Amino acid sequence: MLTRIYGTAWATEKGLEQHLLQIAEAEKRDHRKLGREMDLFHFQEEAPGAVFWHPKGWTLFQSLINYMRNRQDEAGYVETNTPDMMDKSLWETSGHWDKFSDMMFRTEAKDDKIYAIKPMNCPGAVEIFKQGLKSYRDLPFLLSEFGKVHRYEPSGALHGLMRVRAFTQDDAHIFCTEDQITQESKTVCDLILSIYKDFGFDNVRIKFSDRPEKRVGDDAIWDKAEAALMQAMEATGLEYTLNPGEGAFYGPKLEFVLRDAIGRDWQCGTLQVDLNLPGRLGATYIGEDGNKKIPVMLHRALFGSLERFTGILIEHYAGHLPFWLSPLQAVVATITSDTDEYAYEVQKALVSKGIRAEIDTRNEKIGYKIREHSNSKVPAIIAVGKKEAEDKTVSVRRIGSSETKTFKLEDIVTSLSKEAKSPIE
RNA sequence: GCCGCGUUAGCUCAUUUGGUAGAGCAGUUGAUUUGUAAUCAUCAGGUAGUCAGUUCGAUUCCGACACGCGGCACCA
Repeated sequence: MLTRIYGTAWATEKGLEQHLLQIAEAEKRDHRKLGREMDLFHFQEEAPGAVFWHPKGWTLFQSLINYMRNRQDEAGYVETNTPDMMDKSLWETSGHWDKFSDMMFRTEAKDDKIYAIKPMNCPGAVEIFKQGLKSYRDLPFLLSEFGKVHRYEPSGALHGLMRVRAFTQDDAHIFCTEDQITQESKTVCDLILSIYKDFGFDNVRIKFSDRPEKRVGDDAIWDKAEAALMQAMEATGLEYTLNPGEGAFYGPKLEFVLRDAIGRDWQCGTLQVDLNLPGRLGATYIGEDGNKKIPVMLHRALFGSLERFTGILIEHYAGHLPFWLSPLQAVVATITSDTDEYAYEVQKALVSKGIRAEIDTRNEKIGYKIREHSNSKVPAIIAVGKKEAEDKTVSVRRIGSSETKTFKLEDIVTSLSKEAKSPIE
């Protein structure tokens, strides 16, 4: 009988200790554990790889979407929404069916058609572009969509929020001319990095992936697409690594990679240059010379998968989300029931300024409440007792600190509502 | 999907060779009105993932399946 034994070896006892400590630290940051503890989401057997978002998790998710929507508005995108199911024939035309049909969910209705549940948003975007006659003056044409896509990922690949079968992309498709590829790509790179900075990610790895073995389009088109993307990459002056043969089947791509708590890398943002699908799906515009031309399509996602980005964020902050992202920003905790009335007044004042605040008037000691709300990662615990009620003040304890500071009620409302704004407001 | 491992209360875990399960926390109820990380007591909580097999008897042994964990492969 053959027996396999696994193990790790360390040069010193200290090295081993450090390793074990690191594992323990990573476990504390694990988004699957924190997701349960913070009551953000759950999974269950009936829907493997699909998220049940709880109220607090969905609040966080929506904060991310709102932020992204603002950034995209600012950058000139117009938002769209396309059907979740479309006839199989569309996916055959796009080439997805040929390469990914066994990883696509499909369904049927009473008619004889087979509908595919979308694994990507791009064909839908092309169909919107195709409506009405487009001129070169309309380019670049920036269509965004928060699209929920489904992919039958291999069972062994599923991993918490990081790898799921149903996820939401902050997707967009930029229709442009070949001459515009470099500028548009550079703009996207700058946008991604600026956004990541707002979430505390300063070290983003970028990978350049070129033509894979299984692909559509002839080599001349690939030469052109790769050269254009490479040129854009050079124009940004950013560092990147080559990832040969790892591009999409329709074009080369950039991957913006973030690292989780235990050092695993995950592709988040992406930018893909596509000289194939617009032609296959029949998109055209009228050029300066009055002739029909086929536009270039840049696929891009900034967070990538909202689910994955949320998972990375939770691990990055070890659950201590920045105030503006916290689903529950403040809890007003009473010391005795004598001050319940004032506590409600405090909570009301906070909520009226858009702060997500709850109240805890339970018959428990203040130490108990502090412990509980600290464990659930509430960024601001606001204690009110007799003293505070008399002076119209509050005693605030911030997460990660054991210090208590006293503020006038109106001052804390002002400063917290300032803190509650997203970085671009 | 592949290799290995796992699945016992809401959560974290215990149940020495097969004799149908126990704790802490959470929850209930009651008392306590409390000043910054756990007040005390009380009660309740389970077809041991599912199905099948061996056995007088299965949480325990065998098998299949589901889901999960670690890695691989995959990742539009």
